[in-house]
Amino acid sequence: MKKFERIYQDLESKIKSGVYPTSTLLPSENELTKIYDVSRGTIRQSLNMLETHGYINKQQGKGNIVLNHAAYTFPISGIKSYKEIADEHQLNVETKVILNKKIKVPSFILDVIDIDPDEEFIHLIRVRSINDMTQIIDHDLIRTSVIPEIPDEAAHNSIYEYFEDELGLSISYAHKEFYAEKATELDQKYFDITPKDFIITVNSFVYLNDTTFFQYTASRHRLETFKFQEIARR
Amino acid sequence: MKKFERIYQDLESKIKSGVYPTSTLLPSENELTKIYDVSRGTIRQSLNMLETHGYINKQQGKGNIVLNHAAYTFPISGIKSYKEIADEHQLNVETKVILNKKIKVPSFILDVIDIDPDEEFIHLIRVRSINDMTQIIDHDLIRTSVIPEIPDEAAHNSIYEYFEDELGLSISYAHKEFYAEKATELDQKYFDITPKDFIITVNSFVYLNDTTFFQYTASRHRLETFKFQEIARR
DNA sequence: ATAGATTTGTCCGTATGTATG
DNA sequence: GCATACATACGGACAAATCTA
Repeated sequence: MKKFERIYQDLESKIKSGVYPTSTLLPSENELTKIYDVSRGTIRQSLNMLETHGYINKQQGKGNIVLNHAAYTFPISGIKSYKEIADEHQLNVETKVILNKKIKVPSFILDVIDIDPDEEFIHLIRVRSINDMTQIIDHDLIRTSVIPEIPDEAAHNSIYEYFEDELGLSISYAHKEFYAEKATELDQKYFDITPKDFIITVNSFVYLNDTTFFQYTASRHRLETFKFQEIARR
Repeated sequence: MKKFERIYQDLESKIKSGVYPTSTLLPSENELTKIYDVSRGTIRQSLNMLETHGYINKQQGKGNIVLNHAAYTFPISGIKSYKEIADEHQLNVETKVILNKKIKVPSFILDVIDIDPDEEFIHLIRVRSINDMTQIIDHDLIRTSVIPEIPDEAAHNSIYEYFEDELGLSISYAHKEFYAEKATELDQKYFDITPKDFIITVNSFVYLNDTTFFQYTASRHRLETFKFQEIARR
């Protein structure tokens, strides 16, 4: 592992465990270079990571103040799969695969992405529930030229694990948007709501490291349980 | 202005104007050091900014690929005021101040932030509309120990401009969350909706540079027009 | 398949600028 | 005014990934 990553993790664990308590200053960058025996640039790289993850606030001339926000946040921001989030929070979740078949490219994807209009996609629909209550309906549209097939087992667990560990793909970034929308028939059926009700849909275009588009996801959430948190910087 | 900021802006404008077209590579870091006559570290700082703003994708061994996503995004992410966003998109908006008075600290703030329970807050309610249709109802709760008063004129324009330009405060970060919620009577009145309808509320705890909490904001949006976009990285 | 060139990533050391107390 | 702390910038070295001949 890289030095700045090791130092980041060490500082993170020390903040979490209270070695560096909230609203106190971290040791100065100069002191940290001595503690970890690295250059100041490396320390600063670790500190920048701590800042973007919401652990500290940097102030020129003063120091790096430990914040307590990171503990509270439930990071849906960034690309994380449902399974990763569920694992982190030890939720007991169930996934039911209700569709896994090949289709033509939907036109709304052709509008945005420049690909062969005859290319096939996999359409995957999965229903996620906690304590027998449906919380999320995931629609995935996946390029067969990148991922030829989704084994049922992978669909039941994590397709990201399948992409990354089995196929060796490296996911880079996603263009994500979300908004409220009227419930479709499928929403009504699984969320047990009426056609007049709304749901929140989180739609992502997901790209690989080499910038090839390979997946579109629409995660449909009940209004009552949807929540998004982040730390915004000016 | 700092060198890396100038270079960032120059590269940004060249990407936007098509000098560096989408899906081509930027000049290598080495070439850029010659073009701008700065060190490689400075160039890399500019490139990192371009990446976080979604203009490029970096790939070790290959180069920096120009993306076309940044053009589309409507960045509500980050701390931006309604007026800043409206100005950027040249929307014709109206703001009506319907409340501006002092109150005791609401208990839900005391639950989260450690402040004097007798401190007064300013409660500001503003209704934002576009083409005579109410789009947002903003509730602001502001610490009087930091900001003693909000002049009506500032409330009509931008309170952030007032904070930063008039009072010289520097806003640093916000802890933000949003979710759907049943409409209150005020929502019903201004959005012209029923008690059974939902709205989306974006709630922020906003902090100054020195980490003092100074403002809580709840922005209530119509379901139909709310939208949030971001670029997420793995 | 391999070697070499190119490009980005990491790390070091140093110097100077700027904000804070 | 002075010491301290973070911010910016420079230049150099080597590692890791990518591409090409």
